Amino acid sequence: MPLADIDLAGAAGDHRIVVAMSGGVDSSVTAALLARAGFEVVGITLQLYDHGAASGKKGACCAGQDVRDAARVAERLGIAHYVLDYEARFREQVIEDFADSYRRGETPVPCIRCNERIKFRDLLVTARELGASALATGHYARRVPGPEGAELHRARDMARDQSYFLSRTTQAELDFLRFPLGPLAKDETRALARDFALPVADKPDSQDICFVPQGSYAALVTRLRPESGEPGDIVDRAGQVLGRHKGIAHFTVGQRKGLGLSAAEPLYVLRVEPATRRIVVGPKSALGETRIALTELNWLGAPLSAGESVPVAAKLRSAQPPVPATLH
RNA sequence: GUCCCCAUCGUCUAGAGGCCUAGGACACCGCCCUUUCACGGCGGCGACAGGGGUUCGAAUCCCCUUGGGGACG
Repeated sequence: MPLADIDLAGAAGDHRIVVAMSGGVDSSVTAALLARAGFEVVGITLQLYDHGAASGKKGACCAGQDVRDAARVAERLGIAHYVLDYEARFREQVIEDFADSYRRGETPVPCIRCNERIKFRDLLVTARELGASALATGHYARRVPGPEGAELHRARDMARDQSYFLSRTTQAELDFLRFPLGPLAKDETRALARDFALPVADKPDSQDICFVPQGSYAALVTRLRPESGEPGDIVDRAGQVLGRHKGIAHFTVGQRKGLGLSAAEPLYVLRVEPATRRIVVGPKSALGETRIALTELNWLGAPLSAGESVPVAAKLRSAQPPVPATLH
């Protein structure tokens, strides 16, 4: 790995870099690459939820076995490793927000919140306090030095791009962050993990919501916000009742499965109405949207002038390909 | 309470004697995909109301018993 990609002046040995180690393959390889490049690497693993219930979950991150895996990798690499208990703030900043969002009839993205409010806030501060020059993570995204400061780019491997989950990252945070995996494809990361003889080389990728043990996120939401688990009507666009549902927490716009409704063609969720607890459904043709109002805009590009319209690529879902759009 | 009509997978249905070991759609289940939730792809489960006949042969014809619609009562 060329030193230039890390964008730090001077010799590698002059810099301490904190790596957020989840115990998975990606962050482990991240630490290994930086260590091999000569940086003083300090691995930090965040204990985010554990409780034992989730500790046995396959492919989860940030609890139980994963913490131990991170420690083993650090040992293998001969780097310092610390485990920080972030359970309380993770619960307050991510899990509670997650539940509130569903209560409002929205669909939260906890991974974005976790990056925004935990990794790139608290952990980043900790990294600075440790005298680090940068905080590195195993995200598949690229940080490219630019005239206005660091720029956030999609990963080289478009199918693997995770920039979506970094959409709340601020300029100041980005300046301090590094994503060594940005130029790599997943299989290349796997190969590197084997080359480094990392004990997690063949560990399954993490997926699903990390803090939900059995994949039944709705059960968690319902426990935290009982009103989101109240039954309600499933109606068509004309308001005709087609069926019943067991809580708005189970639905998101565009969802097809789980309605239990039999019709001439598949029905999709068009809207979730928390006030009336109604789920409005319709055919796929009724799902198209051409205008979407944005909130919490985090603009990292060149400064916008008032009234300016700019062409952008938009993604509403992390795994869906970007589509051309215009930002007004 | 005379007479007529109807009765297939969870749902809506295809089927008018052998092409039906009963087809499709939607639902449901599983797998794959995926650091959100979803979408999507692939696959699977699943029915001739019951009982008698007639035919070489019946989901398809006949009879009866059950369960749903019709201005002589």
